[in-house]
Amino acid sequence: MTSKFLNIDEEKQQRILNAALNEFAQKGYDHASTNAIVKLAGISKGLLFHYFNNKKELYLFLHKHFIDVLQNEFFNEERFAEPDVFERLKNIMILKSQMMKKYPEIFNFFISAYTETSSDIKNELDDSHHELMQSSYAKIFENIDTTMFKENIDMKRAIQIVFWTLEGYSNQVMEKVKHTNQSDNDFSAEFAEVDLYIQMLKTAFYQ
Amino acid sequence: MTSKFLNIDEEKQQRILNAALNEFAQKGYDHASTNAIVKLAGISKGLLFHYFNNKKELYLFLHKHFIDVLQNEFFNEERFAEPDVFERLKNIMILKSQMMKKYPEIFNFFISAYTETSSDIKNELDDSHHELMQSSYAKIFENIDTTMFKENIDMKRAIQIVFWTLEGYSNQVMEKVKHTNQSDNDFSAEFAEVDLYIQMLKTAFYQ
DNA sequence: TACCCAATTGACCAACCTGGTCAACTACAT
DNA sequence: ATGTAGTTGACCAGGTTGGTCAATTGGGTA
Repeated sequence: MTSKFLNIDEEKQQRILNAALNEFAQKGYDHASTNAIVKLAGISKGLLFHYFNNKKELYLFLHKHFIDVLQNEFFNEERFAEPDVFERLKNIMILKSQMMKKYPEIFNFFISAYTETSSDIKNELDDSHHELMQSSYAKIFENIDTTMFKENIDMKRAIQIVFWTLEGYSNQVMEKVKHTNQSDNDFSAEFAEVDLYIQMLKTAFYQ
Repeated sequence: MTSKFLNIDEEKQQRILNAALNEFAQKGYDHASTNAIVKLAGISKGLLFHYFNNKKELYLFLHKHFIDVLQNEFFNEERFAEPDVFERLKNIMILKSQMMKKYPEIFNFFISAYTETSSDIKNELDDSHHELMQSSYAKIFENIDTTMFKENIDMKRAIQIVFWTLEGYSNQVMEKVKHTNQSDNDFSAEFAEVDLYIQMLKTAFYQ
């Protein structure tokens, strides 16, 4: 029962959510400390456990909440409407990179939720995470222009490998950016290479 | 001073090293437990601290040791001799995947050493890890056949992006394999796609 | 056999941290 | 002045941590 939490004023909610997000993202579920969370949020221990019955309830609430945040911001992007599938893939990767830059803690949170093996929590995370992946994958194939492909090309397979290589590449870029320059936000330099790559693929796959 | 440790019989050394490797790989430095290590290794607490003065000394010894293991097995591969740079890149990625499959704990260990931020250990890890990366990167460009490239192509840049995309792709593959089928070892199916990719790149970049 | 010394044990330690509780206090509306 | 909802933080028992050290074992030597 989190109804008590939902009735307090927005600013305090945000403060608590962000504090918990940061702690869980950094340490994972098991090693995150509720003491650290209340300290960061600037509230007392008792109050946190007044809003949430226990640590697990807090975590699950967070998980659901930030899935929603991502869904709303990510999927309402016009970039998913681009008819050319390769261009669309490129756009999605750029979008993802921008989101990772904007909300690094959220991504860390989900990664740790996915990586963390030692806790009973994992089973309780409903399929929402998996669902998020599935629906993003489905969106890639939604209303694409298939007339351009050479007839002898296995389209799905081609798109899939391009998706994977691009995802891999963007991960490399993010990793690089994370450890070096933290100020820039557009990645235009990094993704210039991708443009070349995309053009190349088109000439290879399109008739 | 680890001289005591180096004088005991090989089998016991291995047992201790592997126990420590597993624990550190799984939990990272901070949360790894020396109790768990001695239990896993089948020795007493006192003995471990007879060989190593403290936890940190054990960890640093491990780090050095497994860097050596990787160096010896990885770099003595004839795959680095392949003259065609794209084929070489493919070979290296396959090699890396095979190594990750063969020694998952070692890779987890290094990843956790690189990721773990909260400890004073990180600073003490000499540049050996970074060095390993550098030398593997240098080996890619060693004695490659440059005559094939079109004149107007920025060769280094081209190789670099291919390297990154391939690395990204192989990471995706490993991630997939890790979470599904744990028995197979050759990845031939997964890397068939890469062959197509490599051929495509050659026609694009070579004259 | 008696002795020595190195290898090995594991009970023990103080320090610390954990999630969670609850009696008490505050602020504010009636 | 009274009631009530919001909020505090000292406190708890349980657990884990890295590290110590007196005691035991076992094999070699004389």
